[in-house]
Amino acid sequence: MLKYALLGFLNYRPMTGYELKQNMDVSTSHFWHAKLSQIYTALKSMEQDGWVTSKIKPQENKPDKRIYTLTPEGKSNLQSWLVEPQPEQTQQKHALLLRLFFSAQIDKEDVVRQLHLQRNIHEQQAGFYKTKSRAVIQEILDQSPSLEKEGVFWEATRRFGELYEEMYVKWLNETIQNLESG
Amino acid sequence: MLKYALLGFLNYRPMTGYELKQNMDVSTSHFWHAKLSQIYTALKSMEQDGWVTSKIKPQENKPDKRIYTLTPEGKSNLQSWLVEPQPEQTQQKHALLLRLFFSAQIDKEDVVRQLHLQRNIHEQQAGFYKTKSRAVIQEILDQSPSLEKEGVFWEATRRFGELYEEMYVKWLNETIQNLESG
DNA sequence: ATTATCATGTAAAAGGTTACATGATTTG
DNA sequence: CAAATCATGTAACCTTTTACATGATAAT
Repeated sequence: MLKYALLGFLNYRPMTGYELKQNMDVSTSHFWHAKLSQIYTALKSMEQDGWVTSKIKPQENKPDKRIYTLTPEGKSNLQSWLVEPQPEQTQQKHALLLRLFFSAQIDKEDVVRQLHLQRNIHEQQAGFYKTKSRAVIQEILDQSPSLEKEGVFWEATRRFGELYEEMYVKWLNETIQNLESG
Repeated sequence: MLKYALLGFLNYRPMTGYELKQNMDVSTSHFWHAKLSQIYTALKSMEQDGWVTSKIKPQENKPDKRIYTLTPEGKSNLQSWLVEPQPEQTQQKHALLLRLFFSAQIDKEDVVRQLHLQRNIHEQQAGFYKTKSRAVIQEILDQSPSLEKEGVFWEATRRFGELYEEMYVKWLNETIQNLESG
């Protein structure tokens, strides 16, 4: 799936692996992320598959840049991936729920303390989506009105993050209360 | 992390890999799952690490069973994992959000159609948590009152699933409307 | 002075999926 | 009569993380 993410970004403009990483970090990281090492190897394999081509741009006092460009084949692969209905099962792994599931075996106080910590984290995260994340999208749209169409979808993914974190905090409050009253 | 999940189950009673898989499927699968092949290899490596021991119980007309038992070391490993505050970052990957992020490039109708399909799936899933999943936990607790303590935590993980799916449906409705009105 | 940024990559290991192999019994 | 269940495991493969390696420049 990472390969399709990279295609998606390269469809806007040619980029280096390093730039792709930066783009992911500020836009898709809360639902899709990757390390640089993985991106570099993915790009290499995509080039072998004929999805992208690369050109080297020499630089001084820095390593040369390798700039990747979508091929027509890459573009059509991206299109099919976007259009075809997918099984859409990225089966979730949730470490906190796993630990909680077995937490009857430890002190209630330890559990409650950890849930309080989690609440701080997710309250902050909810705040991030509501303010900072929102503002970043707005800024880009103000600067590039041609991306208006994109904005609707970016906003939808941001909104998912907001609702998710709000739900998470609500659940933590419920769970803390159930434990404290029980 | 899978290894800790297996320790968690084995802490209740010795089990085979096959039984561990069955237990996961009916209890943790919505937040932690694994294939049989992965479970078998994990158990093997856990035995080498001294976290479990295994004994073979011969059977007729079926392959012999290999029953795994927690060692004191395994038990103490489980305890530390449960008690120690963890970084708790199972970084999420969410295929639908990834595709949506790049969906300005395809027909709006295609996107909306896919979101409608997703709504059906997640409405059903929400229903599952509210009725079936709930009933299963209740049944177990009715049969084994000694698991009352456990029940609180099982219920908490079930409730997360319920809230998550409700939030998901809400978000899908919002998103569909935004696309249709735009 | 140290840390962050820019920029590339390789190698080893861990985590996870898919496919292969076997074979009796039970259920639909 | 076909499919599911019980029950084990191995091998190949793919995905992802961690660690290694390099080196200049800019910021704190």
